[in-house]
Amino acid sequence: MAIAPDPKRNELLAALPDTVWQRWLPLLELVELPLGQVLYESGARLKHLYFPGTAIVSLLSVMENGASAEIAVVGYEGVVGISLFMGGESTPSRAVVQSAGQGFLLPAEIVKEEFNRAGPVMHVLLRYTQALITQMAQTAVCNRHHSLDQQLCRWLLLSLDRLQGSQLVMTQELIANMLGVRREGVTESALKLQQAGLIRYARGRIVVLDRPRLERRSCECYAVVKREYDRLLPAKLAT
Amino acid sequence: MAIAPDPKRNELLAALPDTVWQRWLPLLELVELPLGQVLYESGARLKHLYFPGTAIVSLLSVMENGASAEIAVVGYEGVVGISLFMGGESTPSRAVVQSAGQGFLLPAEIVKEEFNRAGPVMHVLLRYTQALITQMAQTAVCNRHHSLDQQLCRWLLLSLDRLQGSQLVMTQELIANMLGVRREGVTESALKLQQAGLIRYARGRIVVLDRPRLERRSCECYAVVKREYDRLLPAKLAT
DNA sequence: GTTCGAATGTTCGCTGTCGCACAGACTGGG
DNA sequence: CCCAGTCTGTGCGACAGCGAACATTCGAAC
Repeated sequence: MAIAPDPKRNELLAALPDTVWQRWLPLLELVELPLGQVLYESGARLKHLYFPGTAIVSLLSVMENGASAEIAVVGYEGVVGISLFMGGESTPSRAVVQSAGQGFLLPAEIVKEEFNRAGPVMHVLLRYTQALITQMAQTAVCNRHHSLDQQLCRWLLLSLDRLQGSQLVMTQELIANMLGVRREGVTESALKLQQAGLIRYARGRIVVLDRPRLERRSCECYAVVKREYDRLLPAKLAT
Repeated sequence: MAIAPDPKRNELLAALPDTVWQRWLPLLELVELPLGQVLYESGARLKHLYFPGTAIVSLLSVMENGASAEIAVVGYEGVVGISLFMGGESTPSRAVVQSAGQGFLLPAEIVKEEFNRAGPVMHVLLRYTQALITQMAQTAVCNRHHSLDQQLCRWLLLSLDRLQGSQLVMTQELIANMLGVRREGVTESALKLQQAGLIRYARGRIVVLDRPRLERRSCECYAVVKREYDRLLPAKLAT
């Protein structure tokens, strides 16, 4: 690993005003987030905010019978644990590491304290939350109206955007879990994509070969969400 | 109409601290919200916050081909237009009056001004937003995993909670629109419910006869959302 | 009271996904 | 180098929801 684990890798952290940055830097704890790690369980009281760096985290809604579905995905552009500053302290969903990597941890009290100053930090967190809401809303429609083929494309694109390269480490079984569908269904859809030359995969490694065509095969949901993220989350804080 | 249109009918307004209440009362504008009225369009800049009184509002995600799906429903317990204080000013969804009634309108600037004081008003609005997020997340899983039969029950219960009586004025066509399914599908499911004696309906009027059994037929999604609303939105502000 | 439109009921073939069962194929560890 | 376990591919029957076409019923307006 030649890459130093830099908190600035997370865009929200990178957008902090200098004064806050100075205050937070010594409090940020670098953590390795292995695949499958649960950051929080449904209903659990949150103790930290997680700022993903290279890692990707999935927010899942889990049902009584164990079935689940991804409601949103969070990477370096965002933060995990919004219920902390939204006031609920917990939320009926689960956060799982979907792609291993680093992340940064910030204690709950620090976050709340800064948030309640109602300054730029609050505003950027709320704007991010709104973007997240858009993603969740779009997931809902997507689950209703789009085919698995389309959804797989959307999912690959969302993940790709949050990674450095064009390779993701992820078995079809896990993708099925995220999307809330059968593994066989993912196999079938992935096969089509591979045969069309859009991706190549083997035993838990997927390489995207032709992103533009992947975007064309995806439903509009990807684009809608992307546009809203771009609109709401300018790289630099305007303040 | 013997019932006076009282702003306190809206629970968020009712929970306002006295000082804010005094300030806001003269600024609140009572509006009649007829069935089908669009409160805001996808991407439109919001000029007001809407506090439903007797009305019910649906938030819909609309796709390019015109198909849509409800992502959340808002009644007297909440407020329409959260993107206003979340900072985005607009959102890629549509708000439509699902059940006619009254509502109260508050100008955007007033809301933002009060919100930025970071006092109890901000906290209650954020807690409500988190509840709304839960509803949206649950809608996403529900769309993925549950049958139309179950979803119809969930939908009826959500609507019922936001009405006074046990009757709702709503054609099957409209319900289908909200749920993002075919009208025929709703007809079939509604028929089952009627034959089981849970509801009675005719030409756009639905009367719920046996709510407990409706709850038992519904998927867990209804209960999950209800529980979270109850947890996050105490009738009175603790501050 | 008749008429017209809105609301609801019914049918049929089709497609996508499910649930299950099982068959390769590849890989890392012994 | 072989074995075990993981990952991927395939082939069923079942079924929910779709799309389209059409029948029926009710109610309000003229």
